[in-house]
Amino acid sequence: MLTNAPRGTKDILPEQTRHWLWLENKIRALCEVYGYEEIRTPTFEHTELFLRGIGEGTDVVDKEMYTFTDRGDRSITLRPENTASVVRAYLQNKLYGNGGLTKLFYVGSMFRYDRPQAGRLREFHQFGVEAIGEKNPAVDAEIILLAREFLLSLGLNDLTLKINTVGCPKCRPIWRRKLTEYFTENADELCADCRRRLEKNPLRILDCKVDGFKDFMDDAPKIETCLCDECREHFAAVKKFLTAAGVEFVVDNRLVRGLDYYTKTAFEIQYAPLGAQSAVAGGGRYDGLVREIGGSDTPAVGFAAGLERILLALELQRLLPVNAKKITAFVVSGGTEAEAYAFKLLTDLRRLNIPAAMDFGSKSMKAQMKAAAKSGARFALIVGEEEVATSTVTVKNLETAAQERIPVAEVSAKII
RNA sequence: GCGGCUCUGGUGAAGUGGUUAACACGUCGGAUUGUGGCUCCGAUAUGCGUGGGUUCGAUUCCCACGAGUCGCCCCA
Repeated sequence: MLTNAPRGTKDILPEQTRHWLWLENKIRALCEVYGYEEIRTPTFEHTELFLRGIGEGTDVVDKEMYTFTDRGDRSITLRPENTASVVRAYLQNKLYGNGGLTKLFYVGSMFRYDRPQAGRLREFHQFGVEAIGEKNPAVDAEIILLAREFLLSLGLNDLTLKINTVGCPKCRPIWRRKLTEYFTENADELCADCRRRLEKNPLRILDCKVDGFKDFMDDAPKIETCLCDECREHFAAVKKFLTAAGVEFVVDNRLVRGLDYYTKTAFEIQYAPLGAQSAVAGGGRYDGLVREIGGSDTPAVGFAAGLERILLALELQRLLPVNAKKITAFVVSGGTEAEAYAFKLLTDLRRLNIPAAMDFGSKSMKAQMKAAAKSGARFALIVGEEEVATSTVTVKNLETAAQERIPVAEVSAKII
């Protein structure tokens, strides 16, 4: 139907736009404090970037991308996430040339073809942060801190911060092999989904809702037992930094990330009342991505937060700012003679940056007064034949109902 | 991609196999003379998500599609 937006998309109406602006302002203010600068990358990229960056075999790449061929016969994809793009931009613009750590953030729409649900749209918005060029675990902690402080500063509570480590290319394969072996032995007890996961991604079996609570799960190989020294020390350090900053967290060794590029630290912040779509922010370290995309070995960490979900959470907790329509003056005119005079008055006020409005419906003065009251204006500026004849304006204070007729020239001073 | 539920005006909703589809809010108009917020009066769905089917007749029954929603999956 012509009058319906595509499935999974939403109009953001004026009432909500205020909320979005408020949220985005919070984001920008916080990033400034933490020293992250805003980057805006294209909404679409070469498909290859996501295939390499996110990894074939992941759900996002295999079944959720909006991919099409453009008129120049290029395969293009609407970005399903922004980390690959940011890394691409980092390399293309040689931001590493500035030396040290590059700290960037972004806010924008992402696209994933998925079945819509509350908190899950096909075009949705993410705020994300990327710190590229430093392997120090303190940066992992900084990123986690930033994500957490962001949510807390909005007033949200009942948040759960989960962290884990998923190892690196040296030790993860060992863990993965052990998991495959272990679950193959217990294959009879696995649900249908997990039997499928056994080959594709055995890590996912760990957080299966069906099998997650079965007895044999407790004895599944733990990542800690497989970690190489470097990864073990790194994870210990991240925990140390978080503790030093007074952050409460739970280590969830079943937490895994859906995108291939994650290494070492993985974390997620959940807001349980949201139900099925409770992950409000998530991220981790991705030391292999820059190289994967064609740069030199460069460590990096980041996270992304889902803005619709955050807005949903804020609404649940009634933390959204109340909309207050503010207008200073409402011009009311009586008779066609006065309309041009009123229009000039309206224009003059606006040129002085005084928010002013007028009802162009050529209605009765009574109707115009009603409109003035509804607009929330502090003053009604009434002009009729008498005012036109004497170059005056009747200024009525809509709160006190007091009114007086004064020369046009004095109006702006009177209502400021 | 899978399963469940839902779909009546601008909004919240009541309702029935067959005359005018409640009620409330909102909106618009009016209650004499150029003035609002309160009150009172009046108007406001030829239409019940879309398309088929069953029936003498469907908004009410059936089917398909669409959209929303909950859960799964996935993820932010």
